[in-house]
Amino acid sequence: MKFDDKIPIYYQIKTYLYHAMLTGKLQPGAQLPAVRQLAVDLTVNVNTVQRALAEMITEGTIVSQRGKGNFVTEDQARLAQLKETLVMSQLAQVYRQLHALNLSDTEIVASLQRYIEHREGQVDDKSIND
Amino acid sequence: MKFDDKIPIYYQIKTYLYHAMLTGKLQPGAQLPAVRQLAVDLTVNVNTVQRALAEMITEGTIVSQRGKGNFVTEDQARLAQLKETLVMSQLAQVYRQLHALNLSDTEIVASLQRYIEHREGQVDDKSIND
DNA sequence: TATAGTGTAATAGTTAAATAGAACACTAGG
DNA sequence: CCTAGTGTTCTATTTAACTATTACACTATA
Repeated sequence: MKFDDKIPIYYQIKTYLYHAMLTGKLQPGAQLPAVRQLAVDLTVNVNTVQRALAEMITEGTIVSQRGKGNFVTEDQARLAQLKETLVMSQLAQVYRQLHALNLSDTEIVASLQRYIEHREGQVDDKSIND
Repeated sequence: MKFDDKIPIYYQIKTYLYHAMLTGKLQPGAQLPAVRQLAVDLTVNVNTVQRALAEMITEGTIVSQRGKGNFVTEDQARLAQLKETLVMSQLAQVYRQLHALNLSDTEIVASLQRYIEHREGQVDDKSIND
């Protein structure tokens, strides 16, 4: 997997797993791939995977069962909250950045609409089961 | 200045200066604060400032004159191109992330509009002359 | 010509992220 | 009981970013 070298890998792994959990690729209660398998799939070290998982366990978005595996929480409210948080942080960031470039509220929305209309040839993938 | 510890400081300094250049706080041709002064203002090391500036010099967005100072380029076309690049990368990122969370094009625009309508009590600052 | 203010470069030390490798702890199933 | 498959922890090493400090190069001006 390709990572943005401006952001810690463990952090990008969290984002990757969040997306899998919030798009149905990993249903509530589902078992995650084994940490060693994830390390192979993502071409990173086991400890780096573990660091990402440790934070997610602390947050309660995944549940760890020693000897059995890691599982997506069944607490759907928590998952909904997670999605809300991720969406909001993205919106806040793009708004802050574009506003800092002197774009008005109207221009920000308009530029996003234009971007969506004119973008082309994008890939959509994201697979946790290859 | 407060930095996001998930992103290299020198990179955030570039963003900071770009914003100043693209919002009129630093006009085309204007002299930047001295590197040692910037280091004090941003509470970072001179070398970190220098690293950010070095990349900007390579890009041609600022021009260095040894013994005199660093200056914003007078090439307005380049500045316009810089702004376009920054705006586009922001839009691409928010679109990619929200799309990865299964939001449709329509939902992405709607969520941004909702965010802008309901956000409250934000600060807008950004000062290169305090 | 001396001095102060600029950018530039080099060296050395610190820290956090990531890696490699090993070991330990628990679970399930033969 | 043993073994294979899990998660967990630890130590050591490497690398990149950042810092601290010093020195050097150039410009303007008194």
